[in-house]
Amino acid sequence: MTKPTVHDIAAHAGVSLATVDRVLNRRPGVRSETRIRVEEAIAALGYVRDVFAANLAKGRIYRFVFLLPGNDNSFMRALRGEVEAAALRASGDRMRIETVELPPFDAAAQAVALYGLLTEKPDGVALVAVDAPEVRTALDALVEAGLPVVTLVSDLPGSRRDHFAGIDNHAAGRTAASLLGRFLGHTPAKVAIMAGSLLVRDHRERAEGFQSVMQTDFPHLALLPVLEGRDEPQQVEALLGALLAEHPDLAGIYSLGAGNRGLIRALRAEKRPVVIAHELTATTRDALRAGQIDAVLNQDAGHEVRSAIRVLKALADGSSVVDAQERIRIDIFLKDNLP
Amino acid sequence: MTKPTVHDIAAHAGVSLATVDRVLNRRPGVRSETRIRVEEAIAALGYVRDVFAANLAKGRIYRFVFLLPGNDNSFMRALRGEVEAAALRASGDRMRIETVELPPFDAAAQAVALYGLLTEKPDGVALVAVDAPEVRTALDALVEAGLPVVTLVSDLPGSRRDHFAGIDNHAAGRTAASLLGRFLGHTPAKVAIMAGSLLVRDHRERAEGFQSVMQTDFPHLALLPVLEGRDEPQQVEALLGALLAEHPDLAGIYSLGAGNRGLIRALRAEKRPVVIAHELTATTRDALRAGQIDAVLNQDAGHEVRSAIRVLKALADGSSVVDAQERIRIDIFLKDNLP
DNA sequence: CTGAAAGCGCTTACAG
DNA sequence: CTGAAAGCGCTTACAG
Repeated sequence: MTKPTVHDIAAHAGVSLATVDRVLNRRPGVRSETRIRVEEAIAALGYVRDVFAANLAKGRIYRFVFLLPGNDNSFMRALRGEVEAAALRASGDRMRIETVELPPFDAAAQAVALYGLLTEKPDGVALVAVDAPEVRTALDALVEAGLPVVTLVSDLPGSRRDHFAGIDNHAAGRTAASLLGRFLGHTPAKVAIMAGSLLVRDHRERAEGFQSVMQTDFPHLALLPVLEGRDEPQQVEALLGALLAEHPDLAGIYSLGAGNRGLIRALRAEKRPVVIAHELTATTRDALRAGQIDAVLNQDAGHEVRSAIRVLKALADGSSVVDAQERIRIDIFLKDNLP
Repeated sequence: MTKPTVHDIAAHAGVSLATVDRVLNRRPGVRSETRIRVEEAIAALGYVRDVFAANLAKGRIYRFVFLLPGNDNSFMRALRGEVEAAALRASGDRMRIETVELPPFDAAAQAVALYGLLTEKPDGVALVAVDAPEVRTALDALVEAGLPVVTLVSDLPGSRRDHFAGIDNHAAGRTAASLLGRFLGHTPAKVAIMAGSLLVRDHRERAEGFQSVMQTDFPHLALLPVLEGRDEPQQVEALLGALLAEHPDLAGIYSLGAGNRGLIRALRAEKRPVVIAHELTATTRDALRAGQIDAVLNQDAGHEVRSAIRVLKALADGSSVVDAQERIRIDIFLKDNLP
């Protein structure tokens, strides 16, 4: 009735604790006959090991490394803050979490950092992946070496990473299109897309998702060419200012990157277009309240970080995860459901 | 550099482990002089106790009881399923989770069950609260006796429960109004509200939130009197059928309770009103895909259950929770971001 | 009021 | 190839 322990298995199989342990941990040096006897006992008693007690005995402390870009925008700052906060809590759970800050969008730097971890051998690695072949190669080398690797926020499809902790950016773009289309109604009108850079995978995916739903569901809305504001408020403001001068009748804007401070500044009070933006920051939150932005799609940095850690831990000690718990949602915020 | 343990404290304070333990656990029988010496050592070394090692030594198994209504609708079935699933995983974390199924909407039965727990003394209780004075009194008696109590899905304001694991239903109603108002545009039109029962707190709050935003933001939309379908498909279908016969020009429906199968049946293909419903079930998901429902507001039963358990555990061993992690979001699903 | 010793479930040298 | 003993960080009788 009470949970069986290693002692029960040892007794049942007629061996010592050490032998049970060897079988449990698939270590060599056990006659196959003995091994089988122990395995039968494990099965017969329905033994399931107490991972924590094991870690306590091992004196094991999980060491996880987060490779984070040093971008100076609200979202990345928040992400780094969440990793920081998790690191503080982590010590209680026998985990040590280290952060390495890398120059943003720098594939070479990220690849070098990954290769460095190959010798450092932490218990797991999380990274905001830069979408480049050398990163893919370096990442695969880590996985090959048996290191658990999780991509965070930005995925690296085609690589062998174990898990992606982030949102489905195609779905985000489609959702933005659906909302914008519904908000705009049936009159023909013009819609603009402001991206950070289409060289970045998540931005590209959002744009694609948005365009595909616009074409199929809202053919009466005309899409202007995608603008790239580099996630910089200044550039966003300049580009949008020019666009509004050219198309004073612009009816909708999908801002799928950062730099929304510039967007707000470019909008004039009269004849405001419907705006859908990404990431709940101080700027977008205020704009939502003030009615300058109509909806914000958000990924919760805290969820993403905690999920990445849970998954790394599970990978490190071979336990399983609750899939539903690790699915990162696209939050939709209107002024009415702000947290 | 390494984390200090009880041994370090004992050495630093010049006492035995037993004494350190007594101070750590605020047990009596320590001279105040000694106690102070130990406390100083704890502070000086920055000791923080390893909760798991402590539980291992204590042989402690947390016992949590979930009081759940036996309602036969998709959401409550899913909720019970999630508790079940969590119970299976729980044994690995030294927790035992028991479920007690109660007749739905039965305040007396719930109060009796709560008083029963007063003598059973589990380590924590979670309940889908029935909004009635006798439940409040019983719940407060448990809290008074030192039992951690968490309300789940349906809160009991004015009670002394430690935590509520559920969504803000006012905000949900406001959000529904905002979406529906935006989807309907500027032409004057009629809108209906279908509730389960206004005697249930969450339904009442959703209706209130919806009405308030409708009045202030969309005065051109006329609200018809609230219908109460008792969360029964049959009743919902009948009521809605009659309503549509009377108001063939009905433009929008906010279905804030259950029984949406009936709603789908009542809708005719031609001249479909815009519909916003609650809870992502097989029915609402299909209807969303088919374009019969335009948006679904959802509370994630899995999140709610896992959150309730985390909070109960934290309350039971006096540790702290990550507030942001325990805030239950209102998910908004369009056909484009279905999980 | 205080401490020495055994034990929770597991692992790890070390001997044999 | 196998086992006895000590130990991870904490708690709990039991003695004194």
